[in-house]
Amino acid sequence: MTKPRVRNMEEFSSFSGVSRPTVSKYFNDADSVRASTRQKIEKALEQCDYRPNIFAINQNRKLTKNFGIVVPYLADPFFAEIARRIETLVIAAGLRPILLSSHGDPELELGNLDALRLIKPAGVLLAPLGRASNRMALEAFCADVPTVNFDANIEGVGRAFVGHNNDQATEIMIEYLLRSGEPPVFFEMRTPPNPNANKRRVAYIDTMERRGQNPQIVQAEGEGWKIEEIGYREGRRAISENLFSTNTVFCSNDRLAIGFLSAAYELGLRIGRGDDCALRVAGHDNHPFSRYTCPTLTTVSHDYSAIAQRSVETVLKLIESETFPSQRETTLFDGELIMRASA
Amino acid sequence: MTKPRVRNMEEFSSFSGVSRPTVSKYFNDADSVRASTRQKIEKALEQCDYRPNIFAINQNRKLTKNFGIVVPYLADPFFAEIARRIETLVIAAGLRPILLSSHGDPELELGNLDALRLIKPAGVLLAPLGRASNRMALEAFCADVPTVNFDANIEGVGRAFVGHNNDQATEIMIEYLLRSGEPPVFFEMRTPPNPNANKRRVAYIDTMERRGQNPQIVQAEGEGWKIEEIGYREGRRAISENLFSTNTVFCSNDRLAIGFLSAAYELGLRIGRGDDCALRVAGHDNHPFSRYTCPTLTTVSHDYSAIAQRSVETVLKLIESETFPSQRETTLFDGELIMRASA
DNA sequence: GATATTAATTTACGCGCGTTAAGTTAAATA
DNA sequence: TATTTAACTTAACGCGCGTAAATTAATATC
Repeated sequence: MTKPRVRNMEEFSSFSGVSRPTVSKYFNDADSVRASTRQKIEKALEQCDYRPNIFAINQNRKLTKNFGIVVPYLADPFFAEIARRIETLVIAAGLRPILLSSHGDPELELGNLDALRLIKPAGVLLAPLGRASNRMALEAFCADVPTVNFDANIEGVGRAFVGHNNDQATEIMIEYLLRSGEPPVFFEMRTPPNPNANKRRVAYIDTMERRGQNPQIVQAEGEGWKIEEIGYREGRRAISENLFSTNTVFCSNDRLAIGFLSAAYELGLRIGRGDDCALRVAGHDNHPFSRYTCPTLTTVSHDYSAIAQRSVETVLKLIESETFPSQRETTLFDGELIMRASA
Repeated sequence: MTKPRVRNMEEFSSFSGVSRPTVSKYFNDADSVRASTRQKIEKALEQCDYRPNIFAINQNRKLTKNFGIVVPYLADPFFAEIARRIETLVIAAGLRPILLSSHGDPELELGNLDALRLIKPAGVLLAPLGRASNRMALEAFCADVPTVNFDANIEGVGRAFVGHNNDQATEIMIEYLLRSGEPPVFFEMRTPPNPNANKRRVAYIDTMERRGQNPQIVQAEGEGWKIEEIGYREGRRAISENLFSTNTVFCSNDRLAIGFLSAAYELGLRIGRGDDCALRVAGHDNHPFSRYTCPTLTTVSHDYSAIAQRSVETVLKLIESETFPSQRETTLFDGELIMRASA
């Protein structure tokens, strides 16, 4: 009971008793053929497990079913998590996701886009590196391929942007911190790789001033994506040098906060809301690990699923319409305060 | 100064003044043509940025330059990290890595292999889910595609296995714990998704008995890949119910330990070597986050780079030789004790 | 049951490149 | 310079499928 070898659509055609063009039609859209012939094909399919050659298909279609997902750093669980959700949605839409990480390297980012260009993707979701990105090259790519920019907004890149509302998210955290204790000092990287950080700094300053507070910023030195390490090292330094003028630290992102918590622990500082605590620490992102820090990290969550969903929807619309949108639309999703033990 | 459009190799041939077969030869191996013609081609290449159609290439070559990397769960930084290293090596070898995550789902694992089959990869590096994997299907895949199994060893899957020496690694940790304090109790999942866990349990029992110690195991309930959560919930329960007969806990892996540390912290237990500490906790894997836990986690490291390197080397050899190796070779790399603050 | 629709078939070409065979030119060797 | 050898050119076929035009067969409508 060995299944017969069917090498190509020609052979499958004669095997199934359905002409090749009809078979081809079936594989492009199973509903485009009469129910009776569809049954014939599917019965034959069970008996010989033929599958069309994907290279031949892609060569002849103007549009492939490939779908590119580019993230700046996949070893960051934040991106791994959002990529996972996007992948699932893309598969559900009948497309083939190709997940690429730039590993923090702008050259690799361009290499990834180059590789994508070769496989003529129907669409691309691009979370750029940010500051380090070659903006011109990204724009050139987006002009050729229907691309939606997500996570890190680079003006002019992609035909739409979907991301996190840093302003609102920063504000709700500051409001919470203000009404529950001393005003927060902002802890961030001096040269953050990701543009969200800049938005957050501005939002911090704005919100504090609107509340009649004096914004205070402590900046960490260090480049690149080893953010926990920077948070640890520079957090340790900042604590030792007594740079925080209040007992409340609002970290620009959770990875920085994770490093900071580690430093504080090592220095014997108790973190949390209690009277016996030396510091309150808050983060931003609701990083997958933020619920397992010690203490658990109070933070602002991204609306992961909404961002993933809307990103995918937006590209899909773009693909269907085949038109270049007259203006680049920006969609931001509000963050949600995640109350835990650290602040 | 707009570059002329060159749509295919035919056009590039006449543009460059080199015949199409020679151009084809060049793109397969730039060194296979005479230096003078190579220069002619590369000069033309600078003036028109032509690139061969990858679909047409792959359709006609028996072997593509595609290279599959399948991991069980990419949102786990451990796999993200090792995948990152493998990707880099694969690119350096002139192949195109396709990174796929099974997201903990055995059906998706099969789907990934199915997708890989379609793109006729030159080779595949497969880290299977383990217990949940459809072993028969994996074996069938490996019979068709040169595959090397890594991380989680499934007998019969792949033509070689490259992984971590769980026996040795478990032993050095136990030795350290024995000579520095009370004997370790082993904390693990009752039904771990990954076969390494079983190896570690056996190694724990063996080593303890050889040392004249009484092995003691505390098992956590719970299924799947939300390992920190299981470590937290079940760790909390185990501590509350006083299940640990000594003050030393050896967790089966770092993710479990991360959850456990979080539970211990919440219960007010001080962790570490000091006299004022209630518990010592050790992990296994040197998870990227293990150096930022509170306290930092004493663990056993995988030799990430050696495993990545040898895995890639082994597949490449397999690809070159084109022969089915007579027997499945297993290569294990020793772990290294990473002394930190938790034990 | 005759007519109008709709779907399937036959035939044929094209996609862009791998590859081979025969003939030609250039470089290397003597 | 003649000869060998290596590299190139020309010509042509094949890969597996998309797709279009013309024809034929199967359903739907009245």
